[in-house]
Amino acid sequence: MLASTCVHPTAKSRPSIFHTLGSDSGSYADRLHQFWKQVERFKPKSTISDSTPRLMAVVSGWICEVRLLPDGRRQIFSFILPGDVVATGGFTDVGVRELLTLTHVELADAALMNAGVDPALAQAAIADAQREREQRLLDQIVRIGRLTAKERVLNLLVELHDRLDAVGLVRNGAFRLPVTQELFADALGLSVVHINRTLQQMRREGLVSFEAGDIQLNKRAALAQLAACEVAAAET
Amino acid sequence: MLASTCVHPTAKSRPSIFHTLGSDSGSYADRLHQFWKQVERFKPKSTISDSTPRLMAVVSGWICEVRLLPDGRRQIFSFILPGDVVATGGFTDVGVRELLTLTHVELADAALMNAGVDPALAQAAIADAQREREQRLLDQIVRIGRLTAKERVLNLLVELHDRLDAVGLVRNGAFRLPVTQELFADALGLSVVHINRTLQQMRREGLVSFEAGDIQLNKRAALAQLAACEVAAAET
DNA sequence: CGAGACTTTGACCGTAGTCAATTTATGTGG
DNA sequence: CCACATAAATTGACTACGGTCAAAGTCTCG
Repeated sequence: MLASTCVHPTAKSRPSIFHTLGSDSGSYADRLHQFWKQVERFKPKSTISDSTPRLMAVVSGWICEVRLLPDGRRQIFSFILPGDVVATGGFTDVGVRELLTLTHVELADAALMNAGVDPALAQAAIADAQREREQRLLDQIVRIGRLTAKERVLNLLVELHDRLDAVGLVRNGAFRLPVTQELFADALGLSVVHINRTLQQMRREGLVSFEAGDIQLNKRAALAQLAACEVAAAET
Repeated sequence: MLASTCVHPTAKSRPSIFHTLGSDSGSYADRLHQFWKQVERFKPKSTISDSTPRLMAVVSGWICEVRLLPDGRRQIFSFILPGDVVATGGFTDVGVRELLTLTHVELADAALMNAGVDPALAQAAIADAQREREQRLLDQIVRIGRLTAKERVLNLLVELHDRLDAVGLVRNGAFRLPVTQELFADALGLSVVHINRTLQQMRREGLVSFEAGDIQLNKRAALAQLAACEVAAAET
């Protein structure tokens, strides 16, 4: 029911990325070319392990941060979407946190993207990203710590919707969700079976609809459910 | 069963703090005096709300980061112990994250503490603290996302033990735990009742013992249980 | 000593997990 | 383009971990 195919964003879907490209030096075409030449690409279901810790910006595709327990249990910390900045390397090899691609992924060195930008600004952007990331981790803790199964699913879907919306990846309230129900289960601390039943129920209640691998959040009635949480703004 | 009284650390209990005081300028007594004059004190069960965001070092006492849901549910993100650095203000007022003192608490401006220290070093120390904090948030996610009740309790107790041990607050494997079972429940995403039953069971099994408000982890047999997690090093 | 906070216990309930089988994509090679 | 192999989604039957409710017992402290 949830799509498992890969995101293949069109040019239109990367506005936030290019906004961060400075516009003051060299021809735009030159810089664009330079940029695309240095983009790193990953296949779906591959692990991103960078020996040298770097800050990378996600140009396209989905990644998730995951930890595998010795007995096979798995916990997903967060989903990383186009426009996000992610720190590769460092952690990765300790078996503490892995970066797992869910689709084809394109990464660009964040430093490169900030070339020509006021260093102070770049610094501020990084700091901002860090703060948002922390905020998301806290949300995740509340989600799995204090919300019911249904609330968890809705809450996460709303978060993903809003984040994708911010980078223009939502069309008519629908977005591509390259996440299997098993992944969802591991993100929300639930079992696949229960995720499935919860989704079915939500579909029957008209809260969400599925279509050709896309998911759509209907009404912000969903948000009522989520009043339990702190989701404040956002519209559909 | 868990202690509810306040920690009142002796001078001996603050080694890590003073290590960060530079030792190259002014008389030590002067600096010490200066330092203590600017320490901010908080009562137990008070909220630390700083209008101006600052990095503060915990000199003594316990704090927890908490979020309150509209319907009364509560989630504790982390416990902040002596020697830790915490960012006050900023978040605090949004209702997104509160800093709640569990005991009498003494805070010192981290900037002040780093006076006379190589700025680069200070910077590195902050970065380190950030990384550790993030690591702890990830551990917390795994805990409430994928561990059983018993595992959660043991895992958190081991984390607290090891962190307190690192700053010299563990004596003979025992440490003061100024956390009510209700707080514990809210940290681990469980109910008070179940926390109580789990603790009792662990006591009966000889994994932990309680004495005069202190808790003691017996054997690292506990760790066997925790193999499920990533707790690697540490000894008793 | 009394009030309030915290802990403990029992009885019962329900959300979510487990196991296992079936159905439905998705994808690959011939 | 079809047959088969594999991954993913679905469903049912049953279980159990942990929650809820309510009452009683302890501890602290003014």
